Amino acid sequence: MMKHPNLIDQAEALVKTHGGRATRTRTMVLAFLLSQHKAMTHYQIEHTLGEQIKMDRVTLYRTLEWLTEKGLAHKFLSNQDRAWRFLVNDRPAHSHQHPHFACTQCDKVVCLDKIKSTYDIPLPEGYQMQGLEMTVKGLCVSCA
Amino acid sequence: MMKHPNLIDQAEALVKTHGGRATRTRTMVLAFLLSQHKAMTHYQIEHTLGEQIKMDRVTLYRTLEWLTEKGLAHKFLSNQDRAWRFLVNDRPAHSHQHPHFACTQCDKVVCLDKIKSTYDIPLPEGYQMQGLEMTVKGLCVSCA
DNA sequence: CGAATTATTGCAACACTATTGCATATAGCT
DNA sequence: AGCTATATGCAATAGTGTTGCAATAATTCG
Repeated sequence: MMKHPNLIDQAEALVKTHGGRATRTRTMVLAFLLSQHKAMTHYQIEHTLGEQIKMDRVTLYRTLEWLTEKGLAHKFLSNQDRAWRFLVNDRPAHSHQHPHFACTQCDKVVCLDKIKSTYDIPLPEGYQMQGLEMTVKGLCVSCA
Repeated sequence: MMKHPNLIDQAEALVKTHGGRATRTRTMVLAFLLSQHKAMTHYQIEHTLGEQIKMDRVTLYRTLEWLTEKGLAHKFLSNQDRAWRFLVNDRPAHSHQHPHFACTQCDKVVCLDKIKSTYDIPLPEGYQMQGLEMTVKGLCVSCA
Protein backbone atom coordinates (compact mmCIF):
# COMPACT_ATOMS: atom_id res chain seq x y z
CA MET A 1 0.00 0.00 0.00
CA MET A 2 2.31 2.69 -1.25
CA LYS A 3 5.04 0.54 -2.65
CA HIS A 4 4.37 1.42 -6.27
CA PRO A 5 6.96 3.97 -7.33
CA ASN A 6 5.02 4.58 -10.51
CA LEU A 7 2.13 5.92 -8.47
CA ILE A 8 4.47 8.34 -6.77
CA ASP A 9 5.84 9.49 -10.10
CA GLN A 10 2.33 9.83 -11.41
CA ALA A 11 1.29 11.83 -8.37
CA GLU A 12 4.28 14.12 -8.64
CA ALA A 13 3.53 14.79 -12.28
CA LEU A 14 -0.12 15.49 -11.51
CA VAL A 15 0.82 17.96 -8.82
CA LYS A 16 3.15 19.81 -11.14
CA THR A 17 0.78 19.96 -14.07
CA HIS A 18 -1.75 21.51 -11.71
CA GLY A 19 0.58 24.34 -10.84
CA GLY A 20 1.76 23.14 -7.46
CA ARG A 21 5.07 22.33 -5.94
CA ALA A 22 5.72 18.64 -5.62
CA THR A 23 6.45 18.53 -1.94
CA ARG A 24 6.78 15.24 -0.19
CA THR A 25 3.51 15.42 1.70
CA ARG A 26 1.53 16.51 -1.31
CA THR A 27 3.01 13.88 -3.57
CA MET A 28 2.66 11.10 -1.06
CA VAL A 29 -0.90 11.96 -0.13
CA LEU A 30 -1.97 12.02 -3.75
CA ALA A 31 -0.12 8.78 -4.46
CA PHE A 32 -1.79 7.25 -1.44
CA LEU A 33 -5.23 8.35 -2.58
CA LEU A 34 -4.47 6.99 -6.03
CA SER A 35 -3.54 3.65 -4.49
CA GLN A 36 -6.80 3.48 -2.58
CA HIS A 37 -10.03 2.77 -4.30
CA LYS A 38 -12.19 4.17 -1.61
CA ALA A 39 -12.90 7.42 0.15
CA MET A 40 -10.65 8.25 3.06
CA THR A 41 -11.03 10.61 5.96
CA HIS A 42 -8.32 12.92 7.21
CA TYR A 43 -8.00 10.66 10.24
CA GLN A 44 -7.56 7.52 8.16
CA ILE A 45 -4.94 9.11 5.96
CA GLU A 46 -3.09 10.57 8.90
CA HIS A 47 -2.93 7.21 10.65
CA THR A 48 -2.10 4.94 7.73
CA LEU A 49 0.13 7.09 5.57
CA GLY A 50 1.43 8.74 8.71
CA GLU A 51 3.15 5.52 9.70
CA GLN A 52 5.42 5.89 6.73
CA ILE A 53 6.08 9.58 6.51
CA LYS A 54 5.79 12.22 9.16
CA MET A 55 3.06 14.72 8.45
CA ASP A 56 1.61 17.66 10.24
CA ARG A 57 -2.14 17.49 10.79
CA VAL A 58 -2.69 20.96 9.43
CA THR A 59 -0.54 20.35 6.39
CA LEU A 60 -2.63 17.31 5.63
CA TYR A 61 -5.81 19.34 5.91
CA ARG A 62 -4.35 21.93 3.58
CA THR A 63 -3.10 19.30 1.18
CA LEU A 64 -6.53 17.72 0.93
CA GLU A 65 -8.08 21.13 0.43
CA TRP A 66 -5.58 21.87 -2.32
CA LEU A 67 -6.23 18.58 -4.10
CA THR A 68 -9.94 19.33 -3.97
CA GLU A 69 -9.51 22.86 -5.28
CA LYS A 70 -7.38 21.66 -8.15
CA GLY A 71 -9.93 19.05 -9.11
CA LEU A 72 -7.61 16.17 -8.34
CA ALA A 73 -9.96 14.90 -5.67
CA HIS A 74 -13.41 15.59 -4.33
CA LYS A 75 -14.87 15.45 -0.89
CA PHE A 76 -18.24 14.74 0.66
CA LEU A 77 -19.88 14.00 3.97
CA SER A 78 -21.36 10.61 4.63
CA ASN A 79 -24.34 10.37 6.91
CA GLN A 80 -22.34 8.18 9.27
CA ASP A 81 -20.09 10.68 10.95
CA ARG A 82 -19.30 14.30 10.37
CA ALA A 83 -15.89 13.84 8.79
CA TRP A 84 -15.08 14.76 5.22
CA ARG A 85 -14.13 11.87 2.99
CA PHE A 86 -11.79 12.32 0.07
CA LEU A 87 -11.70 10.43 -3.18
CA VAL A 88 -9.24 10.89 -5.96
CA ASN A 89 -10.76 11.84 -9.29
CA ASP A 90 -9.68 8.93 -11.45
CA ARG A 91 -11.36 9.82 -14.65
CA PRO A 92 -10.40 13.03 -16.42
CA ALA A 93 -12.85 15.83 -15.70
CA HIS A 94 -14.44 13.67 -13.07
CA SER A 95 -18.02 14.74 -12.71
CA HIS A 96 -19.02 16.21 -9.43
CA GLN A 97 -22.43 14.80 -10.03
CA HIS A 98 -22.13 11.10 -9.61
CA PRO A 99 -23.40 8.59 -7.09
CA HIS A 100 -21.39 7.02 -4.32
CA PHE A 101 -21.69 3.60 -2.82
CA ALA A 102 -21.22 3.25 0.94
CA CYS A 103 -20.78 -0.16 2.51
CA THR A 104 -22.80 -0.42 5.69
CA GLN A 105 -20.45 -3.08 7.02
CA CYS A 106 -16.94 -1.77 6.47
CA ASP A 107 -17.76 1.87 5.71
CA LYS A 108 -15.90 1.76 2.44
CA VAL A 109 -17.07 4.38 -0.03
CA VAL A 110 -16.49 4.19 -3.76
CA CYS A 111 -17.64 6.12 -6.79
CA LEU A 112 -20.26 4.69 -9.09
CA ASP A 113 -20.53 5.48 -12.72
CA LYS A 114 -22.94 8.12 -13.76
CA ILE A 115 -26.41 6.79 -14.15
CA LYS A 116 -27.92 7.07 -17.56
CA SER A 117 -31.59 6.79 -16.88
CA THR A 118 -33.69 9.78 -16.12
CA TYR A 119 -35.51 10.08 -12.86
CA ASP A 120 -39.09 10.59 -12.04
CA ILE A 121 -38.60 13.01 -9.21
CA PRO A 122 -41.75 14.86 -8.28
CA LEU A 123 -40.65 18.36 -7.30
CA PRO A 124 -43.09 20.78 -5.73
CA GLU A 125 -44.61 23.40 -8.02
CA GLY A 126 -42.08 25.99 -9.12
CA TYR A 127 -38.99 24.18 -7.90
CA GLN A 128 -36.04 23.87 -10.24
CA MET A 129 -33.56 21.04 -10.18
CA GLN A 130 -29.89 21.82 -10.65
CA GLY A 131 -28.18 18.66 -9.56
CA LEU A 132 -28.43 15.43 -7.69
CA GLU A 133 -26.53 13.87 -4.84
CA MET A 134 -26.97 10.21 -4.38
CA THR A 135 -25.52 7.57 -2.11
CA VAL A 136 -26.36 3.91 -2.43
CA LYS A 137 -26.10 2.02 0.84
CA GLY A 138 -25.39 -1.66 0.90
CA LEU A 139 -22.76 -4.34 1.13
CA CYS A 140 -19.58 -4.26 -0.88
CA VAL A 141 -18.22 -7.41 -2.47
CA SER A 142 -15.96 -8.15 0.50
CA CYS A 143 -18.76 -7.89 3.02
CA ALA A 144 -21.61 -9.43 1.06
CA MET B 1 -43.73 31.67 13.78
CA MET B 2 -44.86 29.89 16.92
CA LYS B 3 -48.05 31.73 17.58
CA HIS B 4 -50.34 28.81 16.84
CA PRO B 5 -51.50 27.40 20.14
CA ASN B 6 -52.94 24.41 18.33
CA LEU B 7 -49.43 23.45 17.26
CA ILE B 8 -48.30 23.56 20.84
CA ASP B 9 -51.20 21.39 21.93
CA GLN B 10 -50.50 19.02 19.08
CA ALA B 11 -46.84 18.85 20.02
CA GLU B 12 -47.63 18.20 23.66
CA ALA B 13 -49.96 15.39 22.71
CA LEU B 14 -47.38 13.87 20.39
CA VAL B 15 -44.75 13.94 23.10
CA LYS B 16 -47.04 12.19 25.55
CA THR B 17 -48.24 9.53 23.16
CA HIS B 18 -44.61 8.72 22.53
CA GLY B 19 -43.95 8.03 26.17
CA GLY B 20 -42.22 11.25 27.11
CA ARG B 21 -42.85 13.99 29.60
CA ALA B 22 -44.21 17.11 28.04
CA THR B 23 -41.64 19.53 29.27
CA ARG B 24 -41.59 23.07 27.98
CA THR B 25 -38.45 22.71 25.87
CA ARG B 26 -39.56 19.45 24.33
CA THR B 27 -43.03 20.69 23.52
CA MET B 28 -41.85 24.00 22.15
CA VAL B 29 -39.10 22.48 20.02
CA LEU B 30 -41.50 20.01 18.48
CA ALA B 31 -44.12 22.70 17.92
CA PHE B 32 -41.44 24.85 16.34
CA LEU B 33 -40.34 22.06 14.02
CA LEU B 34 -43.96 21.44 13.14
CA SER B 35 -44.39 25.12 12.26
CA GLN B 36 -41.38 25.02 9.95
CA HIS B 37 -41.51 23.31 6.64
CA LYS B 38 -37.82 22.95 6.31
CA ALA B 39 -34.89 21.27 7.98
CA MET B 40 -33.31 23.17 10.82
CA THR B 41 -29.91 22.91 12.45
CA HIS B 42 -29.35 22.96 16.17
CA TYR B 43 -27.87 26.42 15.76
CA GLN B 44 -30.88 27.76 13.88
CA ILE B 45 -33.32 26.40 16.42
CA GLU B 46 -31.30 27.67 19.32
CA HIS B 47 -31.16 31.17 17.87
CA THR B 48 -34.72 31.53 16.63
CA LEU B 49 -36.74 29.63 19.18
CA GLY B 50 -34.22 30.68 21.80
CA GLU B 51 -35.40 34.27 21.50
CA GLN B 52 -38.74 33.24 22.93
CA ILE B 53 -37.89 30.67 25.54
CA LYS B 54 -34.65 30.08 27.35
CA MET B 55 -33.05 26.79 26.49
CA ASP B 56 -29.85 25.07 27.41
CA ARG B 57 -27.67 24.01 24.48
CA VAL B 58 -27.32 20.49 25.76
CA THR B 59 -31.00 20.12 26.47
CA LEU B 60 -31.72 21.11 22.91
CA TYR B 61 -29.25 18.52 21.64
CA ARG B 62 -30.90 15.89 23.80
CA THR B 63 -34.36 16.99 22.78
CA LEU B 64 -33.52 16.66 19.10
CA GLU B 65 -31.97 13.27 19.75
CA TRP B 66 -35.10 12.18 21.57
CA LEU B 67 -37.41 13.35 18.81
CA THR B 68 -35.29 11.42 16.34
CA GLU B 69 -35.27 8.27 18.45
CA LYS B 70 -39.03 8.39 18.86
CA GLY B 71 -39.54 8.77 15.14
CA LEU B 72 -41.05 12.21 15.48
CA ALA B 73 -38.25 13.70 13.43
CA HIS B 74 -35.31 12.60 11.36
CA LYS B 75 -31.88 14.05 10.82
CA PHE B 76 -29.32 14.14 8.05
CA LEU B 77 -26.16 15.89 6.97
CA SER B 78 -26.12 18.13 3.94
CA ASN B 79 -22.92 18.43 2.00
CA GLN B 80 -22.78 22.13 2.81
CA ASP B 81 -21.60 22.12 6.38
CA ARG B 82 -21.07 19.53 9.07
CA ALA B 83 -24.20 20.24 11.08
CA TRP B 84 -27.12 17.85 11.49
CA ARG B 85 -30.40 19.11 10.13
CA PHE B 86 -33.69 18.07 11.65
CA LEU B 87 -37.04 17.68 9.98
CA VAL B 88 -40.27 16.76 11.62
CA ASN B 89 -41.88 13.59 10.29
CA ASP B 90 -45.17 14.93 9.02
CA ARG B 91 -46.61 11.82 7.58
CA PRO B 92 -47.30 8.85 9.81
CA ALA B 93 -44.54 6.26 9.66
CA HIS B 94 -42.46 8.67 7.68
CA SER B 95 -40.01 6.69 5.62
CA HIS B 96 -36.36 7.12 6.39
CA GLN B 97 -35.70 6.39 2.77
CA HIS B 98 -36.88 9.41 0.90
CA PRO B 99 -35.20 12.16 -1.07
CA HIS B 100 -34.57 15.68 0.15
CA PHE B 101 -34.51 18.88 -1.79
CA ALA B 102 -31.91 21.49 -0.87
CA CYS B 103 -32.17 25.01 -2.23
CA THR B 104 -28.77 26.25 -3.33
CA GLN B 105 -29.86 29.84 -2.79
CA CYS B 106 -31.51 29.95 0.63
CA ASP B 107 -30.33 26.58 1.99
CA LYS B 108 -33.86 25.49 2.74
CA VAL B 109 -34.24 21.72 2.85
CA VAL B 110 -37.55 19.93 2.44
CA CYS B 111 -38.65 16.35 2.07
CA LEU B 112 -39.74 15.04 -1.28
CA ASP B 113 -42.19 12.24 -1.75
CA LYS B 114 -40.85 8.81 -2.26
CA ILE B 115 -39.97 8.15 -5.82
CA LYS B 116 -41.84 5.39 -7.53
CA SER B 117 -39.66 4.52 -10.43
CA THR B 118 -36.84 2.07 -10.17
CA TYR B 119 -33.32 3.08 -10.90
CA ASP B 120 -30.75 1.78 -13.25
CA ILE B 121 -27.83 1.94 -10.90
CA PRO B 122 -24.83 -0.05 -12.13
CA LEU B 123 -23.24 -1.56 -9.04
CA PRO B 124 -19.89 -3.31 -9.26
CA GLU B 125 -19.93 -7.10 -9.40
CA GLY B 126 -21.03 -8.65 -6.11
CA TYR B 127 -22.26 -5.48 -4.50
CA GLN B 128 -25.64 -5.50 -2.81
CA MET B 129 -27.89 -2.49 -2.49
CA GLN B 130 -29.74 -1.94 0.77
CA GLY B 131 -30.95 1.60 0.51
CA LEU B 132 -30.61 4.93 -1.17
CA GLU B 133 -29.91 8.44 -0.02
CA MET B 134 -30.72 11.18 -2.39
CA THR B 135 -30.63 14.95 -2.33
CA VAL B 136 -31.84 17.06 -5.20
CA LYS B 137 -30.09 20.41 -5.45
CA GLY B 138 -31.77 23.36 -7.04
CA LEU B 139 -33.88 26.44 -6.51
CA CYS B 140 -36.99 26.44 -4.38
CA VAL B 141 -40.07 28.31 -5.47
CA SER B 142 -39.13 31.43 -3.51
CA CYS B 143 -35.68 31.62 -5.04
CA ALA B 144 -36.42 30.49 -8.59
C1' DC C 1 -53.54 17.10 47.84
C1' DG C 2 -48.76 16.04 49.14
C1' DA C 3 -44.84 12.86 49.11
C1' DA C 4 -42.29 9.53 46.34
C1' DT C 5 -40.31 8.27 42.07
C1' DT C 6 -37.95 8.82 38.02
C1' DA C 7 -37.41 11.41 33.75
C1' DT C 8 -35.25 15.80 32.39
C1' DT C 9 -32.58 19.66 32.86
C1' DG C 10 -28.53 22.71 33.55
C1' DC C 11 -23.85 23.33 34.10
C1' DA C 12 -19.08 22.29 33.48
C1' DA C 13 -15.86 19.81 31.25
C1' DC C 14 -14.44 17.32 27.37
C1' DA C 15 -14.01 15.29 22.52
C1' DC C 16 -13.61 15.47 17.66
C1' DT C 17 -12.97 17.70 13.31
C1' DA C 18 -11.41 21.59 11.04
C1' DT C 19 -9.43 26.46 10.51
C1' DT C 20 -6.42 30.65 11.11
C1' DG C 21 -2.14 33.42 11.96
C1' DC C 22 2.40 33.74 11.52
C1' DA C 23 7.25 32.67 11.58
C1' DT C 24 10.23 29.30 9.33
C1' DA C 25 11.61 26.26 5.70
C1' DT C 26 12.00 24.78 0.99
C1' DA C 27 10.94 23.98 -4.10
C1' DG C 28 11.72 25.78 -8.36
C1' DC C 29 13.69 29.51 -11.00
C1' DT C 30 17.59 32.31 -12.84
C1' DA D 1 24.27 29.29 -5.15
C1' DG D 2 20.93 32.86 -4.20
C1' DC D 3 15.99 34.61 -4.62
C1' DT D 4 11.37 34.50 -3.87
C1' DA D 5 6.93 32.83 -3.71
C1' DT D 6 4.92 28.68 -2.05
C1' DA D 7 4.31 25.37 1.48
C1' DT D 8 5.05 23.76 6.18
C1' DG D 9 4.88 23.42 11.32
C1' DC D 10 3.28 24.95 15.53
C1' DA D 11 0.15 27.14 18.62
C1' DA D 12 -4.12 28.89 19.26
C1' DT D 13 -8.98 29.03 18.16
C1' DA D 14 -13.53 27.74 16.26
C1' DG D 15 -17.75 24.87 15.40
C1' DT D 16 -20.52 21.08 16.57
C1' DG D 17 -21.71 17.54 19.48
C1' DT D 18 -21.18 14.48 23.93
C1' DT D 19 -20.62 12.93 28.83
C1' DG D 20 -21.01 13.02 33.98
C1' DC D 21 -23.49 14.32 37.63
C1' DA D 22 -26.04 17.01 40.91
C1' DA D 23 -30.34 19.67 40.90
C1' DT D 24 -35.15 20.13 39.26
C1' DA D 25 -39.68 19.08 37.95
C1' DA D 26 -43.36 16.00 35.71
C1' DT D 27 -46.09 12.04 36.90
C1' DT D 28 -47.64 8.58 39.89
C1' DC D 29 -49.33 6.80 44.06
C1' DG D 30 -51.17 6.84 48.63
